[in-house]
Amino acid sequence: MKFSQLFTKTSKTAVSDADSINAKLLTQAGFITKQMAGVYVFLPLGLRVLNKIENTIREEMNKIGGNEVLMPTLTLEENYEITGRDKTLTDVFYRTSGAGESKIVLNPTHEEIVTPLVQKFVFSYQDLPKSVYQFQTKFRNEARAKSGLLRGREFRMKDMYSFHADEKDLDAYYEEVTKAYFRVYDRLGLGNGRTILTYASGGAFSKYSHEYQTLSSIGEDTIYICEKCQVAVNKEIADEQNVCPKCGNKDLKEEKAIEVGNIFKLMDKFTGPFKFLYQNEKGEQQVAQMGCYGIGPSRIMGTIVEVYNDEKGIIWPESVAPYKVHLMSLGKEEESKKEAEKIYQELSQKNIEVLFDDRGNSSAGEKLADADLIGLPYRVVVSKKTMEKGGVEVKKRNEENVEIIKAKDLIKILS
RNA sequence: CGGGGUGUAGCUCAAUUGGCUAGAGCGCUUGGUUUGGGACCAAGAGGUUGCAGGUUCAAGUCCUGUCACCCCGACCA
Repeated sequence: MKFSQLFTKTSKTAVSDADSINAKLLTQAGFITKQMAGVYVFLPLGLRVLNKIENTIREEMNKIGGNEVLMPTLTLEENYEITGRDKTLTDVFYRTSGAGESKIVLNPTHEEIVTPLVQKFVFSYQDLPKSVYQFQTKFRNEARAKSGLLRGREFRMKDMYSFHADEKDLDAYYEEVTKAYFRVYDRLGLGNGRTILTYASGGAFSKYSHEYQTLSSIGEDTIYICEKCQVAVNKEIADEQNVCPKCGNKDLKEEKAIEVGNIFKLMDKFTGPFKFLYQNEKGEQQVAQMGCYGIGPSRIMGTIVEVYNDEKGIIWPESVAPYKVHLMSLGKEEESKKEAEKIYQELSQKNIEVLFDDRGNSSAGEKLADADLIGLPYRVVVSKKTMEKGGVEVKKRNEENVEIIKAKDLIKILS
């Protein structure tokens, strides 16, 4: 991608209503722009990041047998009357209406849609287990949207739902998902102890649910970490005597964290009301058991920026960076411009993702500052200076040192 | 949803006790000079001061209402 083709711009000043590092930097660098409180446009750079996050999650869900679907945004409120959640979710609903008297809601979650959906195809124990997921835009009328992408009113969510013959089978799959989620966070740069499996409220049907909490001072949640087990307990369920649910350790460390995932054993909470029955080996009707597993890709994007930034801008992990390489030429010399253009063509042909700052009228300082702000993993500079030294300059965004290498060795280094 | 704060150019902000044609920086346009850390000179374009009503000779400034945004709290399936 050439910089000159991007319709967005970076900004020297941050917008005044940015309330967090992620809102400030993502807006200033041209990844997102706010449309209203808690509602953002994903601009070209931001959409690439979001897509990379979603594709990473998609790959891991597919590995554990997930069926990807796309459920609707609009649903008749009567679906929620079946489970009684038309009452409990009433504050978060955005309501609208269709032709005639129909009452329609924009789905804040999809248990009431996926349960009757899977029920249409599953009749026997031989059809179980099954796992279904989607990426969807969720709508929740939050009383107070805040912290940029961390708490929006319209946001992206991967929600997966699994259906099982019995609790034992659900437990086994739940374990598999637990591991898959850790693989997701590792790949997105939120692993290595940055994200902690946290015991949280399980509702009426199981003792605990599990949250994935990424340590960050901006986080809304308070968790108590057992450093021996590398698990935590959420303050919302911790009594005065915080103990590790795994080993009984009472010496727990208090931290703030962002909830980046939540998995639940729902048991028959939804399959019951929808009468999702299957026939077992003996020909008896049984209620299917259900689990649900959520990750918010847009919130993850905000979280990554909260974790990876410095005073100059964002520092994207390679796996989610919109492009791998930020290429530019400095100075007015035609040779460096031509060389940069040539490198751009070569890298593009090798499918190395490169953002080429080809702006002719921008100063060196402006280009370098923009590269730091946007935060791609590699910066490649071509100038008279580098060409005299026989090559191009390569610098990693997360390192200070620069090195001059021969242009022909670039592909090797960047592949 | 309760309490508080703020709305002035695309962005960041000025504008004395109400007083003249609402200004500056950034960005944008044109011309020229520049080019390794957000260059410089010159000339320009850009405003229903959130919106509606009121007080006044006179309102960006005061009053009422309303909308939006931000903060604290509550809420967070």
